[in-house]
Amino acid sequence: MSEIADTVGLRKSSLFHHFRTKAEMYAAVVNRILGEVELELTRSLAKGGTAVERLDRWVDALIDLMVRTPAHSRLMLRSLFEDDELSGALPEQREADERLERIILQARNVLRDGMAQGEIRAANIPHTIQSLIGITIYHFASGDLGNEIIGTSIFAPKEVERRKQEVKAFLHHGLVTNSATDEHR
Amino acid sequence: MSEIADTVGLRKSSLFHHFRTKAEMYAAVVNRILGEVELELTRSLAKGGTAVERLDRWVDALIDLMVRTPAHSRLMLRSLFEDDELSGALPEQREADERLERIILQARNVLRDGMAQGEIRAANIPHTIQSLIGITIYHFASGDLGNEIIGTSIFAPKEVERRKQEVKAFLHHGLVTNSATDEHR
DNA sequence: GCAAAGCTCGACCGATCGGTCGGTTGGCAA
DNA sequence: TTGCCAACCGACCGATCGGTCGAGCTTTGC
Repeated sequence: MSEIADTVGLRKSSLFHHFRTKAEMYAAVVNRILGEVELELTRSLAKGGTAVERLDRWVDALIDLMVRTPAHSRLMLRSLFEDDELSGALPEQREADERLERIILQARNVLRDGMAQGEIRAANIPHTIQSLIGITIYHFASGDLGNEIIGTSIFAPKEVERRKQEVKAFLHHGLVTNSATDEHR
Repeated sequence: MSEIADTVGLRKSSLFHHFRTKAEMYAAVVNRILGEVELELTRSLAKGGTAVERLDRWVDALIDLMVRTPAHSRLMLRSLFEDDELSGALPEQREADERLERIILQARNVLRDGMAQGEIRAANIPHTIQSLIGITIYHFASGDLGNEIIGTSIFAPKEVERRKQEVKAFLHHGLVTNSATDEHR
């Protein structure tokens, strides 16, 4: 809290004038970020097109969001997999949970539509959503390890563009070349 | 440290007889876990077969590891994306880093071999590794959110089996049905 | 049988943490 | 001009944190 106060040009005790507890402040930050995410992802889907086109735009939009403020991706991942240490029924936290639920529901719908139209393979939708999260958010939250694996900064514009292409190529083609060879056994 | 001491039937001060600092203990735990991971993943690759077969076994082995002790997946993800808060040049930490490097090198080699043989599409190898980590480790570290998305416990044996199949199907086929339709523009 | 080494513990420490409180300031409405 | 209130601050607090220390107990080696 002292560090935060310093960086915003206040003293610690002043922060407690705006947020009653640290947890409330944290929830407000997460909620605000999720608000941006919901807005942008909704926009990306609203432009219409086939399910695959919408999914591609969804991925691009999510990656753009992660890149816009690198710290956000870390915070997102943390808030996703850290079971709310305080599980508190804070209103901001409840609101954030609802936002997250709506975001996931939208992704679910895109996949469902695509499968109904035959554009998307009949995969298990919840698992696919988990995979999408893992592929997009984890990558930009992977910090030092990610930079080491990739070789340059994962946030370098050129590398971000490459990530977008690789993710979409992964979604479109998988990894294995000849899809016919694996259904043996 | 008190909680750890309680769960192992000691007092806090006794822990400091075995580990000089908390950071050293943490590094030792991570190192031990990475040791198991390295061992199992190396075994999964040593059995031979085509690159795709080895990759499939690698995924199965990694998922088995995440499931064996649920807490490990959380710890793994944390240790991966948290930039070593103490960056300390602790010997255990250095050793863990080297283990991680060898694990990643092995995955890199499988992908390289598969591409050389034409079994695997010519994708960007580092990005593909990041995707593999995201798909496997994130899922089992996703805690409450994961359970909510999936609908049941992500660690339920049936659900774990489904995850293995979904991940491998993803690797083999991607998501989009007709790979020919997307190379327009 | 005895000393050394290994292990455990309670008591204690300084630092830091989240948070409180009383009081000052500045702007604005009446 | 006055009164009010949001914003801000310094001083302070109890709790907890990681860690130390010396005194006992137990095991090992010879």
